[in-house]
Formats: sequence, structure tokens, C-alpha cells
Amino acid sequence: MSDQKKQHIIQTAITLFAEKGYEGTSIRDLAKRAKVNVAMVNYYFGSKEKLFEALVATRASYIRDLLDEMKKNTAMSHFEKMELIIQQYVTRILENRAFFQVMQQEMLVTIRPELNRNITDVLLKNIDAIVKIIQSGIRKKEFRKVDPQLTFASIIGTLQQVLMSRNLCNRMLGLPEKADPYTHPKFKKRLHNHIHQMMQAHLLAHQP
Amino acid sequence: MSDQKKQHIIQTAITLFAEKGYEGTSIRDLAKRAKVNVAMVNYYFGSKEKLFEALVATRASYIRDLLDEMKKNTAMSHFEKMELIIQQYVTRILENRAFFQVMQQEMLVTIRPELNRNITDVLLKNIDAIVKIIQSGIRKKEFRKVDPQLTFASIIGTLQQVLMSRNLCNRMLGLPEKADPYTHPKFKKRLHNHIHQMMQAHLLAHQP
DNA sequence: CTAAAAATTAAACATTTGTTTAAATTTAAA
DNA sequence: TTTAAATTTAAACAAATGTTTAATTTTTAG
Repeated sequence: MSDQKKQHIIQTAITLFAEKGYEGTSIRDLAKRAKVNVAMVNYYFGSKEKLFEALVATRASYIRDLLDEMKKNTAMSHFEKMELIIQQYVTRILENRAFFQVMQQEMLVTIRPELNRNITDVLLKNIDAIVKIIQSGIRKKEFRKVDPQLTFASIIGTLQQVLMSRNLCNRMLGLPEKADPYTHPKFKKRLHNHIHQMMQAHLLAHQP
Repeated sequence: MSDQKKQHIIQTAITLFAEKGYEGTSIRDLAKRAKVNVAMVNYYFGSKEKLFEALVATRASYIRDLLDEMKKNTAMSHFEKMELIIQQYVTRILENRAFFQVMQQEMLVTIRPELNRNITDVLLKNIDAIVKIIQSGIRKKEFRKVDPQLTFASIIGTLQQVLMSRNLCNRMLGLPEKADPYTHPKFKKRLHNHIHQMMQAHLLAHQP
């Protein structure tokens, strides 16, 4: 019944946390932006921190589901699997960038260790799956002898670096000050092309 | 005269901000950790935000000086220049990781736009210099036709991804829970090797 | 040594914070 | 319609926040 309103508060929280950080956002800020009474946040979630936990719990699927597409398809080469992963990551991170920015902020601090561990757990499942694909590709001589873990770090790191600051991203790419690169299809294509091209050179033992 | 004490407060602030974030750190936290009276922070810096500005101003050299080594040396191939840049970035970011973590946090939020712009300005100078090297390398056919800006994003993004969470880093690399990978020479070497190898494959037109 | 300046302190200040309360309103079920 | 439950509200709460004050101590300079 009230799940709609809860989700509305969570969505507003994601937007605000991404802008101002968790500590930088007051419940009064949040209530005003979501157009609900201040007491409603505690009524629905119990506390500010529990709201954050609920936020992560309901939206963690953005991370968790990332590999689902791939798992279904079995008749693919290792690099085709990597191509699918790259495409999925680019798409999902760009589509849910506010959430990923909040996760990035939370990973950077060491307060709230339980929440940190939750996020780490979800991320690790993705990492493990991708690492296994890379390791298998190496064994089959399809891939060069790369560092699987750090190769993953490079894929996600490229995306996070670009996601980190809209302002830096615009200035780095020579876009107008007020542009929003993240919603531009051209930008998505450019980002995807770069990671794809780099991983092709990096991974493939026999360059095409 | 009091510059020592100011620097001591700044150093303590870097450590605390990296742990708990800027908003998550109170002046009383900071004063207690630095073993000074609460009023001293405002006495020396005027306000919490001005302390942050002073922190960035005095430590921005960590970023600014990154390319200095390279500028001196002119008789290098484009890839040798890139090698030097990679080595410098890995070393300096690992050595000043708390500061870079604070910068990362600050880039992620949009409050304090002036500070954000300051940091962006410093970063952009580095980016521009590196982009020019890559573009020149492409013109001279030494490099493949890569995306210069996003190639930089991949280098720095890899480092930032690894720097983001000690906990994730340990678990990702199969290290013990309480390990500190950032101070391990082996880890530094591994990180450097990966970026170097990846950039070699990515950049060089004629693979060695 | 002495007086002015600088540094340090504990206490107090006004706001803001997350949270709770208790009353009022709305919704749902009988 | 009536009654109980759920929701919403404005007000108040205690604690924590950044900051200032005013007094005290230490340092500096003549």
C-alpha cells in the first residue's frame, strides 16, 4: 500500500545523496524535496541509516543483475562474454548513475561497516564471475596472460572515473559547461567503444 | 611560526576526511585527534570550509607535480613518456592515498562548487598534457587511433577503483581481511605491471 | 624585565541535526 | 455508519554541530 511512497522517498534520497552525500543531506532536505512530512521518513524506515540500508537493499539489483543476461547465453566465446559484460555495465551504470555515485561515496568511507560489507558482497559476486571468465579465457589461450582482477578494476574504474564528476567529464571531453554527457547516446557509444577497443587489445591473444 | 601546527591539523584532517568524509568529520573529532583545542581550527583557518580549501591548496602539488618529471625529459618516445606517467601516477597516488581519497569524495558531490572547480582545474592540466602526448603519438603512427581522453580515464580510473575501498581491494585480490595492500611493494608492482601491460596493448601500433 | 602580541583554553552561542510525541486526519473493515 | 488501524501533521526534544567569546597563558620584541 505505502510501498509507492517508500519508493518515492528512496528515489529522492538517491538523488540527494548523489548530490550532497549521505552526511550532507538532512532529513529535512529530503522531506522537503520528496514533499512529505519530516516525521514520515522515520515512520517508514525507522531511522536515516535504516533508510540508507533500505535504499541499498532495494536497488542493489542494479549491480546484482548485471551478469544475468550473460549467464543465460552459453554458446559464446570468452570475448563475446566480455563484450556483453562491457555493454551491460556501460548501459546500467549510465542509466542508474545517481545510485552508483551514492555507492561510490559509501565505499570511500569506513563508517557504517555493515553497509560497506553489504555492498562489497554484492560487488564481489560480479567480480568473481568476471574473473572466472577471464581466467578461463587465458587457459583456453583465447586471452593473453592478463591480471584478471585488475582487468575488472580497469573496466569499472573507467566508468567510475567518468561518472565521478559531470563537471570534470564535460571539461575533459570539451563539452559545454552545462551539458549532461551521461544521457547522450553519442557519449554512451564513445564510452562503450573505448572500453571495447581497449579490452580487445588487452585481452585477445590473436588480434583481429 | 605556526605553520608546523597548521600542517599538523591539515594532515590530521586528511586522515579523518578520508575515513569519515568531510561532512562526517566534526571539528571536535578533528581537534581531539590532532590534540589541539577545538577553537584552534577556527583560529588558524577561519572556518571548517576554509580549512578544507587550505588542505586542497597546500596538497594540490601531489597532483600538479605529477608531470614535472616528464617535462624535463625530451628525448623519449611517446610510449616511454606514457611509461613514466604511469609510474609516477602509481607511485604518487599510493603514497598519498588518503589525500586522493578525499579528492575523490569531493569530486563526487556538487556542494562547494568553488572547491570542486579548483580541483577540476588542477586535474585538467594533467589531463591535457597527457592527451597531447597521446594525440602526438597517434599522429606519428606510434600509437593506434585510441580515444585519448578516455584512455586517461582508464589509467586514473584503475587506480581510483583500487583505492576506493581497502576492504574490497583485499577481498578482490584474495588478501587477508586486515591487510593493507597499498603499502605492499608487491601490490604496487602488480598494479604498475597491469596498467603498463594494458596500455602497451592498447596504445602501441606495432606490438613488441 | 616589561609590555605587547600571539597562542591557547574552557565555556557559551545559536543552529541544525535526527528523532519522538501526541494530536489530527485519512483509510479500511465490520 | 461506526470503529479501529494506519497515516499525516506540527511541535517539541535532546544531542551535536560550527563558531565565537572572553579570560588566561605563552611567546616575542624593545
